[in-house]
Amino acid sequence: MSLATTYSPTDVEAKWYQRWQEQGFFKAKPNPKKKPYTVVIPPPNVTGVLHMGHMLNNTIQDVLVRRARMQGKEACWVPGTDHASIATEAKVVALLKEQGISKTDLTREQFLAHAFEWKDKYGGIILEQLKQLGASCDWDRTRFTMEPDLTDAVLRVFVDLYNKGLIYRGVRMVNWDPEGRTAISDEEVIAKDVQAKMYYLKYAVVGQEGQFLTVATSRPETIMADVAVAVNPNDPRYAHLAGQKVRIPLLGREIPVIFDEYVSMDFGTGALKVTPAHDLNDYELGVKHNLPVIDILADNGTLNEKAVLYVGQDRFAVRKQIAKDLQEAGLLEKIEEYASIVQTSERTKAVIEPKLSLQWFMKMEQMAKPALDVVENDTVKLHPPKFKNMYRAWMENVRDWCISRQLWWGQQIPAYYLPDGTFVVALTAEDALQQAIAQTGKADLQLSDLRQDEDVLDTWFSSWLWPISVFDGFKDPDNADINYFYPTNDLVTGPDILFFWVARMIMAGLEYRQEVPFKNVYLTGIVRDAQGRKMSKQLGNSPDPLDLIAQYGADGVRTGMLFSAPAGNDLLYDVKLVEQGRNFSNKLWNAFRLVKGWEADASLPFVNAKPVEWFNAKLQAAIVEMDDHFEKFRMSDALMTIYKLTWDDFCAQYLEMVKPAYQHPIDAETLRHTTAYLETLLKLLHPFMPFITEELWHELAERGPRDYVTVAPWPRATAPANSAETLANMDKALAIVAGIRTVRNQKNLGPNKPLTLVAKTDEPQLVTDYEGIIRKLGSILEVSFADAGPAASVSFVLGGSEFFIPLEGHIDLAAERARLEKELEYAQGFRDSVQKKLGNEKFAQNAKPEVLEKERQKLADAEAKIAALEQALKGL
RNA sequence: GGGGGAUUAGCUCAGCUGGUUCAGAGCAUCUGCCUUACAAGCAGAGGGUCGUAGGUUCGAACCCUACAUCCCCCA
Repeated sequence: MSLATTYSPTDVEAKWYQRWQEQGFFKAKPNPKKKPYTVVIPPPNVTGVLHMGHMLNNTIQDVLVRRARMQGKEACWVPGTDHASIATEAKVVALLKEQGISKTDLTREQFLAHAFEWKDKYGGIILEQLKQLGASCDWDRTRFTMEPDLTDAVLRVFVDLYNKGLIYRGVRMVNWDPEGRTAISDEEVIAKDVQAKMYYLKYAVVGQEGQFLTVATSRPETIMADVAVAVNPNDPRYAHLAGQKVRIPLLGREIPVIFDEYVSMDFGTGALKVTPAHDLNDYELGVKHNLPVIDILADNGTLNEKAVLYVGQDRFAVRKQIAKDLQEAGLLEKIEEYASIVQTSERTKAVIEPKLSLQWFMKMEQMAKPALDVVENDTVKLHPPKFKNMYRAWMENVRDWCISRQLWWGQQIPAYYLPDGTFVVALTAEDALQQAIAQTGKADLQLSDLRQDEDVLDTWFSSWLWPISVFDGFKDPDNADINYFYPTNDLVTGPDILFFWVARMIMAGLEYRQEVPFKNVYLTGIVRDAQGRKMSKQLGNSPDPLDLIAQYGADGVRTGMLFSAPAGNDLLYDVKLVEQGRNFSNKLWNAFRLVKGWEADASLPFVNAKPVEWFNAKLQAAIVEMDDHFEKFRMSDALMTIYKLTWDDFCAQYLEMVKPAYQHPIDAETLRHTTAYLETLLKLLHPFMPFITEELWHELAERGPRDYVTVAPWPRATAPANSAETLANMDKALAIVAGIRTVRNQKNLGPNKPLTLVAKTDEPQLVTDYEGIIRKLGSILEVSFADAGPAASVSFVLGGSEFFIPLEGHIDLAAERARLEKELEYAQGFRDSVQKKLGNEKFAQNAKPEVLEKERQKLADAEAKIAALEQALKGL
């Protein structure tokens, strides 16, 4: 045989991916004769590179899509990338900085030119990497969230929602990212636990020399923005301060003491400094008590001139310095350690500052309601369903979405300001002008009089339209693609963007198509390392996916990831998993080598009816099981089913049963069945291991020009007659084989030392029927029947039957007796417990008849076994 | 602080409405094998009082209560 004993994936994989593309197997177009099956990719960042999370996520999508394709559906997997406004802009800014260019030196147009140049050069690498994984996307449909058509969709939606009154502009407290110098939405903020300090500051009471009011704060650098100190009206400690003023330490400005039940008496000193510009709660308190707002922070997190002190210094530097200065001034009572949380930016990791600013918002309440309903009533199913609770909690407490970002990389907000300070919202500048003229009555307004809003929209404001916009459903709401492919079927993504993205897509789908965007949402876990740590650059614990593919093959990596990836559970990645995947490829390869090497001889009789019938029963049961697992999105279990069928049932059992002696031909019918089985296995394995199955598909037989396993029909289960009996009988036969092998192991006989078997059984027909298999797999020369075992022999009991292997010189009577006695004791104990159960009147009254019947059967079986064991002991 | 989930073999997990020979899988472990498809392999074996304590029931890994530990989301 010339085929190598180990499978080498590298050449094979590149070859088949190219052929598939040449054949156009991944291209989808509306086809009324077929059912559509649609998946839209969660678009990765355009500048991203493939990491382990993508590998898992896209493997799952590919498995679903490939299976659907084989099931004869018009499978459409739409790929694409996301412009990721804040992340990409940050990268471009950093890159320009390296070249000595500052963003502030550039115009918007110049900056965008740089950004696009960079995007064209490095963008989309990730899509090429997905091809190496085997992803069967329709690449002709590749979209980008900032391309003209998708931008058009974004602008249309903005204008529409504005006209419906769902988008508004207003001053609100927003999350300000001083690093990205932009507002971000609540969902982009991540709370982190930190060990912080609590500073106790002394505010002098005006007009009462030597009297101080002590205020505890974790942010002493904001005292310059204080406008009041608040205490609880029920707090006797401070009742005397009614109508008094206190002086801000260092600064000396006088501020009132106010009373509000909001203040907690047991936190800190019970006195709270009120800083409306830099804390949401303080802001609300300020509004209630009609207090001014003093904003002392600049956009980059330094103090501005309103602070008076420390102007131009960073807030954290000021915190350290002011503590020192307060100490020296005698105005710092003490500092305490204190466990706190800080809000950080999901993208830049910078500490967020609450900041009052003028931003655009989208009202969420009205849209959230129907989007919650469809999940509650399972129109959209979440897998696993535990995420339903999380989803509900979020949707019931949803807040308005801040959609404006102070960035350049993104869709510029289509709002146009007029000289009089009012604005209009329109799809184009020309439309805006018309509106402006109509609104003001000034016919002489020019385009140059209008100034477009400088801000761009949140990236998610384009992603939330993705399932519709990739099919041009906004520009052309009745086109053939959208009508056919929408709603999509399954969405595969991480739970971290359930609200960012999934919930909002549902809202957009219901708003613009009156239909949910997908029926199932499969939420993957996070890929962690073997110790359960997140993959991170600092730890260096994240393998390079492309290295893995090169080393283990894409098939090996794909199956490796899926071996341990139940939905919603984190996957603890271990190289052993990928090795297991690679080993499985190799197992399959060798099974193929064996079958391929057989010569058929048509003159030989068909001797393998039993194995052929048995494996068919196994195969059909496995197909049913796999379909069920797929139905429930249990991908790991579906893989495990076909893994065990292939490895254990096909290779370890079936092939060993039918394998002819070395260099002997095989009968033609057995070969025909075996080849057909192998083909079916290749089909069932294909979604998981597309490359090796395609390779073997073509190696196994001459194929027509379009005959690929990629488009082969998915096997349909047909229940064979007498399937249960076939399986049960073979189980008995294999138990006899296992008994023989156990004896070989115990007695240290090699696997090939010829032995004979004597059966004392009430099922002689079964033993006769399966004698060939028992002889072959057990290396048994001869099987005979007797009422008693030969003197010098080892025996084992199965059910009510006893089997003897004559072994002169290997018998240790005492040990045999001990072993049998132990078995007998166990069987008796079991029989007693069943008897007791059956003897219980209440059990007999309450148990269902089938349960009772089963218990009686158990008792009968146990008694037969006990009898056989007692006989065996007597025979010793 | 509010809400949710989890706790089953060394590890990762199944175990559907309580009852299939006193709880299963994969991996790992141990023993023996280079047996002519495959040592990336073959054959066999061991390993769990189902987090703890109560309760309901003829019967509990599964239902109820409390406690403990861990994780996630929100504040």
